[in-house]
Amino acid sequence: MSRIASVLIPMPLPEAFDYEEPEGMALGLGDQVAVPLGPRLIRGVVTALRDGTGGNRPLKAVAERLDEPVLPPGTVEFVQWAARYAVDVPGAPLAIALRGARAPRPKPTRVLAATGRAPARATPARAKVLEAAAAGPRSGADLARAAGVSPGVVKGLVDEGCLAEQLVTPDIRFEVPDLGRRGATLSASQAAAATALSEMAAGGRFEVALLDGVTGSGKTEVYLEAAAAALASDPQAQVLILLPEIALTQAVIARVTQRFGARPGEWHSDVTPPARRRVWEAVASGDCRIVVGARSALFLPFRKLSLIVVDEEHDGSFKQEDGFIYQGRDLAVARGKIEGAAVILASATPSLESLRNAEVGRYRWLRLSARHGAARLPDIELIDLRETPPETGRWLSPPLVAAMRETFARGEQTLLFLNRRGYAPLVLCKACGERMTAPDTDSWLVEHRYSGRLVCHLTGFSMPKPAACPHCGAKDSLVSIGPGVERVEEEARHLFPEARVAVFSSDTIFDAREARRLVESMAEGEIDILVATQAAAKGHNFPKLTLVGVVDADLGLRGGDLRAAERTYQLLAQATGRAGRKDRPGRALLQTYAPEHAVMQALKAQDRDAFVEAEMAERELAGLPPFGRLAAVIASGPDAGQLEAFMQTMAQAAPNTPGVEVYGPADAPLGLVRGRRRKRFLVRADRGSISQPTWRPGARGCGHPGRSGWPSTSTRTASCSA
DNA sequence: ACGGATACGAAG
DNA sequence: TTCGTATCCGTT
Repeated sequence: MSRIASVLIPMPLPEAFDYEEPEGMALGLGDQVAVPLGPRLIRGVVTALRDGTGGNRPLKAVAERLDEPVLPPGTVEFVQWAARYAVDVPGAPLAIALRGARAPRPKPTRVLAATGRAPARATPARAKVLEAAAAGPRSGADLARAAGVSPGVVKGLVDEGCLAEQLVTPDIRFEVPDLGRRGATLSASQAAAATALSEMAAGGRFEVALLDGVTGSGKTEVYLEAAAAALASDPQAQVLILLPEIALTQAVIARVTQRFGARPGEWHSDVTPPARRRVWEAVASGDCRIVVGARSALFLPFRKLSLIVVDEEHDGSFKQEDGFIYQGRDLAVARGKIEGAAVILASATPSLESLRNAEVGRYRWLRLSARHGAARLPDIELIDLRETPPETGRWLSPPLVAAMRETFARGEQTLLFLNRRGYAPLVLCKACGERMTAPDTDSWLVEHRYSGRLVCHLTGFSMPKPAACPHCGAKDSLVSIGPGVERVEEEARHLFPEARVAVFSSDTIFDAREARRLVESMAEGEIDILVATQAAAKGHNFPKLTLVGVVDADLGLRGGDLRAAERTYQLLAQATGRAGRKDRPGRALLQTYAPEHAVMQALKAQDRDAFVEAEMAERELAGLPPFGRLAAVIASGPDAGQLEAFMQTMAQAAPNTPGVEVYGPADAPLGLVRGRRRKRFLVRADRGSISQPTWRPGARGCGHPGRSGWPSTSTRTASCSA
């Protein structure tokens, strides 16, 4: 009896395609295969096997079973589950899961080794090279650098046969975690949490815990103990630690390396393709037992995943908003369930979703209240900008400047936090009032003084700052409105000419190495005043930092986003939490025009629970997440009229049942991007009132009929929440 | 009438 | 995703 193999292909196809299994190929589930699709051969994964033939419709045959790692059943199931969850084709998550499988393997490197032959003419430079080569083989450039000579000397020795080329395969094995090592010394509350989590992690079944501890309470040490317990429970067990941003992975990799004496696998978009291939294969074989990575690490082919840690679980960066859309934190829980693994969600300011799950007992709730060691939480004060405003054209108010002065005089550090890149968020013409915007886009151009350009942060468009207004032609009429980090830096330098001032933002820090250098020099006390966007507000430890000034605490509250207050609270609690670790008391000053706002009052009183309670009550009343569901549907198209008609039809297609409401359509927050109009509507639904939609073959996006006179409009769910 | 650009549907 | 085909558009 011949068999039919369902093969999932990493492409936007509606379902797995059926192929005939050739005689004797003996396929198994999860096998990687090459199959013919149209005129070419492509890679796919076997997701089902059944007896039978194509019958009336003859099937093409599987071309080859690839000599590649098999996708474990949990990974295949997860890919299929994720597609349903995201209302997308299964090929989309499969493409993510296979990203490491298709990368090139690490190439053997060419190195030079001494052959033992003496050079005909021995010169001091040659002697130095041979001496350096005696220490072991290395690349020619390396050898020249070590010996302090030009590459020509090395080449001469190769030509004479004193050095010979060898090919060395890089060591692809991962170091084995040393479970005999002792962890950090834990406080009583840390130890209690660590014990509970360790039991859970070693239990071999699905369970979720919320590790809820103030900044500086030592959550990392606690979850590393759980990781140790998971690894010890089974010699095959694997642990995944997820972080919201690449910048944070380095610190955690260092901690893991220290704790287990073995470098973990590293997974994020900046990892080079060969390194990716190495991690992917080692995760599949079980050789790599600890992975530290960004959200896409969830799609790795774990053999025996026992514990998933989602660190900073509240962080918005766990949401993937383009391509395959998903919330990494939610998928982590789903993967844990599929794998029978424990899941730890860790945060100082958990999302309301996770807090709700903890409240109702779906998640185990472990709280760490005290800061570790002698450190205490900073004093937080509000500066009412209506009473003590900065001078016109300045952004630092007199009380903040006074605090900076005291801090600087004591030889301690200040962090000025402003979540705004560049010099000024808006440039306008004082002659005609024209605001500089990107062509065909509704967003202001941000002035960057370092590069001397006006930049659209949305589309990437940039242009040199014009000398005259492009609208009315007036000369020298363009003025910079509002502050960005560069402008605050300028002000800080002006106020404290003798201080060492630095800026940390994605425009000044281009790669992980540079970020690390800046973080180190801050930690070493080589910087007095650091002006930073949120890139620096997360996760770092600066022992001499005792003052945090929030330049514009109200920034995130503007605009009517559901989570504006929650996000502002989280961000500012993180930022102010940077002040005063170790034994130095810290202070945080928040500049605000709305000191009476619930978020500001909660921050000042350091009363997260009161804030959460108030916010929860509001959400419950309105039936918003985590009590109800909310989805935004955004569509864009070149023609406003057609788009409006299309969105009306879409919005009316929502089920007309109690507990479901549609708001809109209306112009999306950015009504025009790259010449395309954007419209949006919101759907709110009570939990359980509608079931999860599924992707239907033949539909595009959210049920857009393929061909019935619709405009060429792209549709996609932009954001969804529980 | 023709070629190039572009949009769309099929792929098992 | 990639490919082949139909269609549109401006030029010859």
